[in-house]
Amino acid sequence: MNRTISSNTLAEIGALMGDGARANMMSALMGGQALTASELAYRAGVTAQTTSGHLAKLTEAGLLALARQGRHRYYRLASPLVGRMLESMMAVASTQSPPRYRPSSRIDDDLRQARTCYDHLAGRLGVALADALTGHGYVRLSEDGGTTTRRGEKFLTGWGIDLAAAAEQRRSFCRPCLDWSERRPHIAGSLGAQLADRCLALDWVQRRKDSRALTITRHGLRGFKDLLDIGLGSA
Amino acid sequence: MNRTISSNTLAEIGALMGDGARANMMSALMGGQALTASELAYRAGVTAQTTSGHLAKLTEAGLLALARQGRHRYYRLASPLVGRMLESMMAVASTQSPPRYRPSSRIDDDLRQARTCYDHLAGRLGVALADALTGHGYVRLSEDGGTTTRRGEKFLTGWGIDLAAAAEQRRSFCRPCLDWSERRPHIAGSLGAQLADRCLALDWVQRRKDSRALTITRHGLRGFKDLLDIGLGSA
DNA sequence: GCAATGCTTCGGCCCGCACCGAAATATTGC
DNA sequence: GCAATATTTCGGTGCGGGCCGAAGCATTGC
Repeated sequence: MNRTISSNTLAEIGALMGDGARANMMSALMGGQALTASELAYRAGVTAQTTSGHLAKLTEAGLLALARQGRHRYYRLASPLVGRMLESMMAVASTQSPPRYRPSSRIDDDLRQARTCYDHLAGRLGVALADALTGHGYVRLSEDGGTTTRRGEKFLTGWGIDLAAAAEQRRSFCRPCLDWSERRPHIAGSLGAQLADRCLALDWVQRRKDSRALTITRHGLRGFKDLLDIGLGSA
Repeated sequence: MNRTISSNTLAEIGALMGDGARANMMSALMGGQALTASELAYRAGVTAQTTSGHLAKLTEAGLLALARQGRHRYYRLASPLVGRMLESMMAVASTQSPPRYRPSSRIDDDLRQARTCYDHLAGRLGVALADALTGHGYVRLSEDGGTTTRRGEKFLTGWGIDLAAAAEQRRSFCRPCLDWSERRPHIAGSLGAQLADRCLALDWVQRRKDSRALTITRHGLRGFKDLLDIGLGSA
């Protein structure tokens, strides 16, 4: 078996993601922040020594990058490419075999409401934001890309988004990212990252300690409503 | 372990791709054609009964679609989303840990020269085509999207590409796809598919029986040279 | 220095699953 | 119907790898 080089390494990547503990770690790191080995151990629900082995494999394979800081070791996704791969795997995972049983939990509900996806907003909030921006004619999204309109540039700049900075990065400016929970696109790319940053800076959403889920503040509820007429009931 | 829903299924997808035989099958199906169970067994290098089990799992998970035809069962990727996932996994696989030993084989060389990637052209040919089209100012590629220029539309239409048909499909018109062998982008999306179709129709490239590799005809060598000044030495 | 914390290495257990041989079940062509 | 081809089901084997306990570094703070 293993007749071609390419599929060998494809299988290796698959095997790395194919373990529950490792998948949980990668998923946690899609929050965009660097996490320590102990935090990842807790998230994955395995002991520190097991985690150590997993992280060594993931780092060795080039999926994670390591930054030592004192007695802590901070792990993060090695590149946006890895984040993109995780996005696409989760997109496929969420569309597969709909008839199967899907228990939903509290933690899951919170993730569905609002969360970070690598470096941008996802969940109902992320999708609602994308819908509002396209609905108002500020942004146009196609299946694989997107642009801001003239009016959109004005609007976004007025809201404190630095479009020039976003545009000059080497990464994509604006692209859709399939939301695994909503099964509809939200906004990724440097514009997506800027939108998330702005919402965090305005304290409209807050990061949580142990999860990729985001808390939408009272402040934020009003802000999204006033600015873009986004209603985020309780849901 | 397995504390969140999302990573559970992420792990399931990973585990499916994490087996060498299954990865080889999926990789073979990235050629864009439907293949029978026996053909996939041969490609994966395992017996028919083992293959049967693998295909059942992949189909059950929604990664493959099945079409019965007489006593044959034709399998193909269930959706473009799956193809995109495979692309991104191979892109990550090809950029990981460069220092490691990479034996190169004949079959591998052929794949590197020219092959199909789901439904468009890849390998040195695919990248050279993308380079030529952008170099002549016919196409503009950003990191996550692309467009044709006015001059490009004229050129492509003149070459027999039906741009209107390509544009009206629901899928993306033009986007870069990271080539795992060249580590540089080639052209995907409906434009990419049309380019591949055109090259096949003109008999500039031919499909092979047992591989995703493509043969560039004598005819094609001249055509690529004359039309776009693409040199495809022996390499 | 010493204790505490963070992380890794070692050793051994054990489960899951990929694999194949053999046999059963389609489907086609004659 | 019969033989040939295509595919699946069943049963049993064997190995890879995930897991944890215990012990071993490394770093910080006192």
